[in-house]
Amino acid sequence: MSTDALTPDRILEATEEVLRRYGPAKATVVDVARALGVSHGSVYRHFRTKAALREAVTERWLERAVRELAPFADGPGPAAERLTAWLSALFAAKRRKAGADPELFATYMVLIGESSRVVAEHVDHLVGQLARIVEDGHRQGEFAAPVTDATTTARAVFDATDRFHDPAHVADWSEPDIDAAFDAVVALLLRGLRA
Amino acid sequence: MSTDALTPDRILEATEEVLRRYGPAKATVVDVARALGVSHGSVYRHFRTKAALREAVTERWLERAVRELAPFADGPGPAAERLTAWLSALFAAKRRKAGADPELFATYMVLIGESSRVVAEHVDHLVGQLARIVEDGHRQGEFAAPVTDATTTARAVFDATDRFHDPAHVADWSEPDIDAAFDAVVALLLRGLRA
DNA sequence: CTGCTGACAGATATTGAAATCTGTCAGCAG
DNA sequence: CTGCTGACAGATTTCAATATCTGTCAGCAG
Repeated sequence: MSTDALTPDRILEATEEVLRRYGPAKATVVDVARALGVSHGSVYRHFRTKAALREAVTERWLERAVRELAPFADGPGPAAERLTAWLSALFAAKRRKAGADPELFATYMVLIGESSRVVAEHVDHLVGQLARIVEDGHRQGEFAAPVTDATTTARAVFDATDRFHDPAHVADWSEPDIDAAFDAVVALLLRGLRA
Repeated sequence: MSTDALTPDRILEATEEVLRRYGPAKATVVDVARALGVSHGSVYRHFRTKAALREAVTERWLERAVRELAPFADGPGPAAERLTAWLSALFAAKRRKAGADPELFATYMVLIGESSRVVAEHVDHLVGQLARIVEDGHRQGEFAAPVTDATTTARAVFDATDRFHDPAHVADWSEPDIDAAFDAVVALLLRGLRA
């Protein structure tokens, strides 16, 4: 295994594994190097700081999440249905990840708190996907004439559903009424878009 | 000062002062007793545990916040304007408190995290105020015929504006675009209500 | 009798010395 | 020449001894 060249990708893989095993507080660069069978100096050859390494891991993770959602944004069908499906998929994915492995989810919550730049870009990507749906809705006459540009509207939809995708609200996602609350918010937003 | 009878109110006052001075991590029951010039055993005569004492402080603080908003819920005028005014007042009050004394705000964020029951009741009160506005809107024909009961709709409005009143998002409130984001969400919600 | 005190046991927090980690770099191996 | 190593300085974390706090209660003062 350690006969292969030491690439950024191999380091990121090892870093994810170390984070999964030890958590964000205990995971060290030395651990990552040990997992790869190299000295920690070699890791610093590919990532200037520990923060940069963790940021890269976060970026990869968020990119995967964005890719999972793309089909819902670009698929066929009426914009309202795609919007509902996209928001539901986002909510479901977050809940699934939080529920399946709470410790790993908590780990990524810590990483997310560390790299605001990467998170802001991630949010921009998601809002971009939403904006494509909103634009289609306008074009097909399904949504009322735009009162602002699609990105602003998309951002409003994203903000309004914050409670259902922001990891800060993870504790709320296991409450019994949460699905009803989600449906009520989405219904209200759709009425606003169609108005 | 210490010749007066030791009442729950005096203890709460002293506890707020101690919390303000030392913060939530360092404030002890012994500190509160010292501020009152009594032994800490006397404090336990009025509050069974330290948690109960802190919860009572939180409750008082949240009650004050609810009272500040009541005029906007019960005032005259069109429901849409009252709704906007109420939401703006809530957002403005939160931002003002967070900005004026970040440490005290952080203190109350910690307390809020400790007493979920009290917070749930607080949210119910706020949603109740919103529901009164929504009901008026329906009655006056300003809002479309109700699709669910007013409380559900009010809760959806509250949830959708979460980013602008939940202390978890305090860091966002100083971003330059936050007012535009708030206006966009409120506008979208109002269109949904009128639809 | 009523309300407060202060000592106490167990739980929690603080502290500072020792261990570990981060980030650098001179030098070695292939 | 290229990529890796391992020793190093300063920063951060750990750990266990020490101190403080929480919650109780027998007893005292008015």
